[in-house]
Amino acid sequence: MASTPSAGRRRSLKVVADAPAEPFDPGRDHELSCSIAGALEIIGDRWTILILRDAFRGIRRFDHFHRDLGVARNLLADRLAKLVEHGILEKVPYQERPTRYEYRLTAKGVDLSPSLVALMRWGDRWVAGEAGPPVVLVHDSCGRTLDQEFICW
Amino acid sequence: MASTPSAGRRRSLKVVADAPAEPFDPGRDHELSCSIAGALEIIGDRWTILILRDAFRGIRRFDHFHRDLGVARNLLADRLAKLVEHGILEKVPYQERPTRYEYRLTAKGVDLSPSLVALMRWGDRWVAGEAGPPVVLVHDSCGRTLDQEFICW
DNA sequence: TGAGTCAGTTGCAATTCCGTACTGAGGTCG
DNA sequence: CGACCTCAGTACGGAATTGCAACTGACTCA
Repeated sequence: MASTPSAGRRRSLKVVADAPAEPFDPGRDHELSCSIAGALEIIGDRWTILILRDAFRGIRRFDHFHRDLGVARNLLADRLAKLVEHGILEKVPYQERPTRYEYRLTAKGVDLSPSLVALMRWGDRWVAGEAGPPVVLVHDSCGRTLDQEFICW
Repeated sequence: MASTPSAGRRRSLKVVADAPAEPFDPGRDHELSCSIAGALEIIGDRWTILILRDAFRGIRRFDHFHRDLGVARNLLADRLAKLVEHGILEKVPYQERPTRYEYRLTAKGVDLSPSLVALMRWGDRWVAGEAGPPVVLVHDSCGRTLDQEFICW
């Protein structure tokens, strides 16, 4: 599986799935990765992650989400409300009469960026068409490309 | 949002959502993050990611997935078939008469680990109950805890 | 022979999703 | 003033997905 241990801190993560046999013990460590289940309970449906992707791209208004995603309006309203309820987005008024709100990422929402980026990078590597990755992360302060890795201090 | 720019290579990622105004131009860069949409098309349903989580935990057999997740058997069969079809899992015979197969992660599947880890870490930080993160990554070769960050070479 | 294991498949009810249409508050043009 | 437009949702019925329970089938073990 590749590895090519490039410079510095990069290391391969041992994957449990490569371990031998192992008898199944239901409930053994059922809690093991339940943070994943917890996260999926909030963002694990067909549209929510796409909505967040758009939020990271700077989209903030109901109609913009709607036009960009083509999602049904009732679903969009529902998903946005759930994201607000979970503190991932917040409603901020941007005009009066009629009061209109836009949806902005909170700290909790912004903190989802590594997940989105990881997903995007996987998509780039394995499902993207030709012509290379559609997006390259650029380091804000030095202009070079950013990478995402496991690191060991 | 915290940040505490700890040692070395860690940097904050500029989040587009903090940029000013920006008129909406539908289709502007509709391709922008479509690797995410592509990835979600494959793994973006309620069960698939949980199945993969279990796969990373070492689960390989149909009944083990079924018992651990409580997912309906028909859905499990369907999701496993789709994962095999997309080359994320592969069926490997582990006995003859009757020939039984187990589902193992391929390279493409293993490469999803950063996404799973990012999701788990977000869940740890924001939705985990008390008592801290249920899982800590440990570096296989040195025993210290692993981290996942954006790095700039 | 009879019970148990493992990997599914089938059928049906319940849930959720989606598209279209509608509401409602307020602007803008002539 | 009145017709039309924008924006942010609601309401509703049909379509797709899900969940549950039961069934098949190939084999093993006692």
